[in-house]
Amino acid sequence: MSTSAESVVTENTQTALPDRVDEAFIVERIFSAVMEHRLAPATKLNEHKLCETFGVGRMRVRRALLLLSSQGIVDLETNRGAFVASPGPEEANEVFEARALLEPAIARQVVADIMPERMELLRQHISLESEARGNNRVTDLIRLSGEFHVKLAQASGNSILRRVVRELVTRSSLIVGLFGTSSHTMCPANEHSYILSAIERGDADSAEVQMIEHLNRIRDGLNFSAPKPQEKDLAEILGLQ
Amino acid sequence: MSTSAESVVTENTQTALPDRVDEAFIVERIFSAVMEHRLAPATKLNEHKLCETFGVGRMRVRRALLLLSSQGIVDLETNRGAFVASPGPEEANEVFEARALLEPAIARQVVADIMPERMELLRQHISLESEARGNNRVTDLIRLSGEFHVKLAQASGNSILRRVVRELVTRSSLIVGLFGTSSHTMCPANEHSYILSAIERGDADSAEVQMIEHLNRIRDGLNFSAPKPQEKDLAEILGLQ
DNA sequence: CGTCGTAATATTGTCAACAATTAATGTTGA
DNA sequence: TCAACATTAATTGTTGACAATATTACGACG
Repeated sequence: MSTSAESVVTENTQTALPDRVDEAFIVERIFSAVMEHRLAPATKLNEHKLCETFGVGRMRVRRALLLLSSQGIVDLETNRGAFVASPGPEEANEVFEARALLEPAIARQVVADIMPERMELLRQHISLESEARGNNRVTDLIRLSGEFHVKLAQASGNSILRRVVRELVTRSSLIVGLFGTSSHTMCPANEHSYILSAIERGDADSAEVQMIEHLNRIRDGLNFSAPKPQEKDLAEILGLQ
Repeated sequence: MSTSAESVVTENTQTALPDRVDEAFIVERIFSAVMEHRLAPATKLNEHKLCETFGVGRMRVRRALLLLSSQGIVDLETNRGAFVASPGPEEANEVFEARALLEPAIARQVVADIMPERMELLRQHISLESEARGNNRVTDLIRLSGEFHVKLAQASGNSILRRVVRELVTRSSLIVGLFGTSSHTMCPANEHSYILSAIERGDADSAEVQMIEHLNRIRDGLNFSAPKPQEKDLAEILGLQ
């Protein structure tokens, strides 16, 4: 995991910065960097560096950090700066409980209001996951893994639910980065497909159960007594890989 | 409905401003004012007035408005200022759909993990509602009516869920203020009590059904083709009551 | 009287400068 | 060598000033 604030953009921008970099753009980029494990828990997000990286003034950066803080992705510490959130076991439990309540209900809702073009999008998404898995593109797989859940929430047609799930999934990404055992960095293979299959055949009960089990499986892969040493990962990044 | 930014504090502060007014305090006050219908949809929230009202600088006010905007309570319009959100029918539908998905599931969750002291708090809350209803204290009743839902989410023991419900309930308050027919300004009498009774006797199915029906009843009382004329309510507040 | 154009005023957006706080580095004595 | 303290540097918090934009007021004209 990279600890560099520049990695927020430099690795993600194969495209140039837009003409107008507003808070939403910055928030989006940091969200993605967290989701993809390019920004590790507890990473210092230095204002000056972010200003340089995004080519904006402090005001914009500070507003973006405030928004990220309200979404649980960043911790703002008075007079000390902003850090990528580093959830403890308690918060991790809350996130997964909230997901366990919400996502099965969403799956059921998607069945109740099924739309073929949304199913098609989800199917394509699962193909992308398989491809990334087959090619061992780990960063892509991590991102796609989380995105499936966001896209499923999107398939409910409710932007509020999508937003909540997005936030929860991103925070889960942090949690998994901290507490995940090595074989549980992303969602297990095939499980998204089982969930989607249940939805496609209109089986709300099964969709719900599959989702619950899926989320439980992720949660079971967490080990709260042994947070991953983030420094070790840094050594890997710095050249021993 | 008052359109004065001062009403945010002057009517709500029987207590003095705290020594330190941070963004959270300002957000909280505006949240409450919206919830209690003291701030009407589309009310202009003038920065200068808010600075005077809260005794803080622009930075603080602007940060608070940004947070409120991200929560759907305030609309920020570039170069024109901040306004209390004025949801349209589409957004109203999203809010109620999200609530219909979330709150029954929460009720079921509260049954599964029941705690007597939480039930007691909810019972007391319902007593407060009855009292306010009996004394025709409308503003109190509006607030308490919404708060029941927030407290039920709180009884789930999950702060994330509580936060989401708080936001949805507050936005519902705006929606009801805009589209509610005159007899549907707050939750119908007794329905909270039925929900709680179901929870107390451990009947998750009934709790869920009662909550669904309750939310549907609120929703059915909305008339999207005839938004309330806010000026009429303002005239009432400004002296004709 | 209503409409239009212009000027004045109000308000929001932004930034540089400075204050305040924290972190990093250097020095000294045991 | 290490701990304690002093000094310097870095960083965040805040504000007033100014620019930019929108709104309001006012006068002229048909």
